[in-house]
Amino acid sequence: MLNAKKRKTRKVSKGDVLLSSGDIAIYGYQVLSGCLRSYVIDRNGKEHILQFAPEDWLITDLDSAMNKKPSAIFIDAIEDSEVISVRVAEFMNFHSLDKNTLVEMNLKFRNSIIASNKRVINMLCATAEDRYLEFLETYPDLAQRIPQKLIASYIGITPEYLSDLRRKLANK
Amino acid sequence: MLNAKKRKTRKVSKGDVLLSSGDIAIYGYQVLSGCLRSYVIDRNGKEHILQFAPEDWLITDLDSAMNKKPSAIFIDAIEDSEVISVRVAEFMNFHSLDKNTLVEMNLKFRNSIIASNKRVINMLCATAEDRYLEFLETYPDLAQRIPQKLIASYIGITPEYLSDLRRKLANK
DNA sequence: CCTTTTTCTTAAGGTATCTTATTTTTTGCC
DNA sequence: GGCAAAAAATAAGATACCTTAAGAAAAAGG
Repeated sequence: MLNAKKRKTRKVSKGDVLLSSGDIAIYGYQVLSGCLRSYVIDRNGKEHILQFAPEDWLITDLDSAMNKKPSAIFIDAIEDSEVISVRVAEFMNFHSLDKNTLVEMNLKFRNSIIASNKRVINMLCATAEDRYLEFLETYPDLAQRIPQKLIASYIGITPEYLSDLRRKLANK
Repeated sequence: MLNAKKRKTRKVSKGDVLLSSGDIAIYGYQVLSGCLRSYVIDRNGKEHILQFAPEDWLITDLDSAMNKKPSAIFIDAIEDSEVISVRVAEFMNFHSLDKNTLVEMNLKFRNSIIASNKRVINMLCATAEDRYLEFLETYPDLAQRIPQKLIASYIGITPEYLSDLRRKLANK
């Protein structure tokens, strides 16, 4: 997806913040190793994880980057990671791009829409237990690597309740 | 967004079903007048509205259309409507498209992603009351036109609970 | 290896939201 | 304009999930 001129690789340590709420997003990040996440903090101070980005995933705040408005989200590293930084605005200057790149971007966008729509369906239809089981299927790898409280945040429940659910599942 | 060869206008009556769960989506619909909706039915038989498509909106199941797999959603008309049908697969044959069309598609996709992400954030962070108030702001028009039970389905609560919320809000 | 910090578990009580059922109001239709 | 059908309101009891708090286990760091 990336052409050479706009690439820059960068090592980040666990805990490093790559985008803060209030900033305007300039870069997107493609993850080579490790794992990033994006999250929002609600008015009660609670974090809600929007996306995990392990190897090969791309993460950014499109809305902020494209519309030059302060981001509502944070992006940070939950493991030591290596990423490629992409200047989103330049990259989105469609008229400077060749057709192949546009086709590729369309594919990426399309897949993002499909993924995001699935998440909406999942949140509307599934119970917390369903969402946990689905998380395990979707990211069998991540479940071993990251703390449970991050999983809880992603599926939209408290860590305490996830702990309850896990016990109930184990007793089946 | 549409070029002449792939256009077909069509009148649909309130209640007409344009896509059923289990079918493979062939068409997308651009709404000229009236209003369509997409929804899923969960395992308990309850409907959850994913999207309203009043005038100028586009609605389809990208996942089904692109990956040729049975759709999980329904699309029907909640008002008498006039729509343009678009053959999604042909339209998505990127290599037959000119650059301008690709650029336009990228924009549309981008906006869809932004909208879908906002919905996820909204569902993770906001209470039912917040979501109702936000619906009123986002679709001041629709709130007058459609039954409350459809609004309840969209914001992810029961009609009874929406009724409660409205009373509480009125008593403030 | 030991200490500190973080994460996980457990439990009790609370709240938001659901379910079911009944009644009232609104809408659609001949 | 009146009847049937759909939608909305109301209410009581149930449940999923949250809050708080405390202790146990695991991880991190020097």
